[in-house]
Amino acid sequence: MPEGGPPTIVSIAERAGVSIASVSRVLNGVGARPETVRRVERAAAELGYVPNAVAQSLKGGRTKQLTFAMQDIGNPVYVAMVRQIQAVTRAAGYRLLLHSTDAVLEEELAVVRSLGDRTSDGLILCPIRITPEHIEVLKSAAGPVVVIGSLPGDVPVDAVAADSVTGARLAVTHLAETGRERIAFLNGPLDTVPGHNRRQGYLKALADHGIVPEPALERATSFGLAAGRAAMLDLLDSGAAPDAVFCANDQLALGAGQAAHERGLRIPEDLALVGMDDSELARAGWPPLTSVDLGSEERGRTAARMLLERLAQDATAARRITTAPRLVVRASSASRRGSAS
Amino acid sequence: MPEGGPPTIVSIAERAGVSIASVSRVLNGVGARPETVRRVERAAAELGYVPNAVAQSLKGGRTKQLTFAMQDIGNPVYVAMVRQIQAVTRAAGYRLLLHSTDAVLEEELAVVRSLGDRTSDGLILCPIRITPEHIEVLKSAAGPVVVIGSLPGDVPVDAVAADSVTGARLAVTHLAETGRERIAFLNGPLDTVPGHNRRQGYLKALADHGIVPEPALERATSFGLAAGRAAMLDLLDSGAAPDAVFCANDQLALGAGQAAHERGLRIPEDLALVGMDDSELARAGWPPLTSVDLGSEERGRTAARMLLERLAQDATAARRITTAPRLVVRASSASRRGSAS
DNA sequence: ACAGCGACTGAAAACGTTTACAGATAGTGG
DNA sequence: CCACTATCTGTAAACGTTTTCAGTCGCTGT
Repeated sequence: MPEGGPPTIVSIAERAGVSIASVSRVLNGVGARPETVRRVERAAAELGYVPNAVAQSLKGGRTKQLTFAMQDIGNPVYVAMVRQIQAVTRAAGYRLLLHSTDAVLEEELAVVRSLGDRTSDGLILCPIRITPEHIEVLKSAAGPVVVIGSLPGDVPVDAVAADSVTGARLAVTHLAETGRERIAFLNGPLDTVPGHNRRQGYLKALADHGIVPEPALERATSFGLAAGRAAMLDLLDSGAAPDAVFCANDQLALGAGQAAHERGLRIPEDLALVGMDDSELARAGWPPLTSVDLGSEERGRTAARMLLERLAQDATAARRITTAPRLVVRASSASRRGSAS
Repeated sequence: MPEGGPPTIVSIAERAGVSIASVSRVLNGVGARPETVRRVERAAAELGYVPNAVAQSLKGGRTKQLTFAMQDIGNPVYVAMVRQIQAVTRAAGYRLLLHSTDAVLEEELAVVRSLGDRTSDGLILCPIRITPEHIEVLKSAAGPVVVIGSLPGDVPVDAVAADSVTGARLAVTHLAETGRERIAFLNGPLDTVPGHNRRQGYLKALADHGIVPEPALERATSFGLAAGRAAMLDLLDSGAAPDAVFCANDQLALGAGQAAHERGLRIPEDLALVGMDDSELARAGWPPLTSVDLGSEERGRTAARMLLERLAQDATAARRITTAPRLVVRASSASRRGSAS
């Protein structure tokens, strides 16, 4: 038994009767005499050698690891992104490190700073708010970062954003044009970027169609199923009598749908329901949920590609990419005509 | 500008006028003269020093990273597990590496073998099938592994399994006892461990209630929403006329629910629907889905804890833990009495 | 004043690789 | 048979830490 820890390049060298340099060369496919190659390969196989990636990282200055940080993997949007990112980075030989920040500011900053410990070669960050501290820390990041979200133009960091203003506008326009007149809006926190932008889109679409916004038809809560249900029950019981609800994400929409059902409303006959993100949840329930695809998958894929490009050559200026939203109409917002009384 | 790469312990030593050994000691809180401490800390702060984790890993022989490998993060069950694992491992100071295997055998084996490259200190593996190769490679794993799933008793590896036989039995018993007589079964692939076990539970429960299994009421397809919908449409159109469907996971159940709606069946009046896993999907739709909680979260948490214990002290024998299933009754399987004609 | 002691410090080795450099070997042409 | 070259090989340094070991220093007690 050749004990004393796992086999290293040294064990192989001894067994094959060559120097460690030759072992390394053979293992990396650099020129060597056929006889040497044979001996080294034989010894490596016999010992079950696996190169120590940590030592390689230290020598090479790159870990072949990337980090993806988002607030909570429980959100289907992030799941969609992870899948795409994983697919792209894996194909390029990178491992993926996952980091949930729970939307805690300090955690997000810590993730960026932790690039300094050289644990990963680059970072994809999904901040939900952008504070001056974020910008500060992003400017002095120790490695390449791609932000999924909106970033001021002067921050020298790549970013790929969704156009949720337009997305929200598409959704509300769709409702207005299919005859809905009292369009409620269930939103997430107003001080988040998505919360703010989606509201802008909602208001713009109302204005486009000459509808006067009614504060009683708006609710801002947190992004989640239970929150959606609670807010919707509150809305319905307040007597605001909406004939449609636009929700700032699919989870809110499903919660709202439950509330509507609990109050005996039919979807879409009595109430049209539209969500946002077009996550798998939209396709999972009944009736299937009309939703706005903000391109989560595409953003994930693009962010991963941009990061890989940065790693390949650092020279270029910061890039800004925006993905176009797309309305996906399903049964939950079908027109009333023909089925309502 | 002190260029030449990021600051290291050497830069600090130079600037502080001490040896690198002293720098290391101060940074790790080992005894030093107050004056030395002051100088070193000052220099470190001025240079914005961050310790190189790769070098620390090489020296220390541990990376403070763990790997979680499952087939596809798109499945809510794995999302639930990741969340728990992440929470536990993070608290212990470990980073989490995510690896999707796409249920490819060779990928799963490669993940176990890759423990040899010392990239992570341990592995949590969710295999969907257990082949002799799996056992082979697990026996000679280069580091601690915890398997989420069922493992033969003689494999010296910790495992935490769900009791899906009992789980399925609970579900079908519930249907039988609420007056359903023609209970269909939508299953995943029969050659997977879950697929096999859930069917055993289904058959047992039928036997318990003196119901003769009818092949026409069973469908084996893949674990997914679209597959569930297709199989259910097929089942309904075949004239098998079930009054209940038990599905081997929630995604299949939601797909089945869509098919039922498309054929004009009411849930639960005309058709009771029960899923499995009690993922967030079960709570998301309408009517909310009765499901069997197989303890995904608990298994994730437990697996993570077991792995950490292994890392702390390697001595103990392989442990086997099984989590108890729990039936969560919701509206999709409400008794017909009082609502059916 | 000196042995003894404790607290602190620095030189150097180690972790497992890759790689620059120089030395060795074999092969070629004259 | 020798000079030259091309190919291969081994030594040693480097990556950035931690840690052992042997000092060095100043202090205490006698």
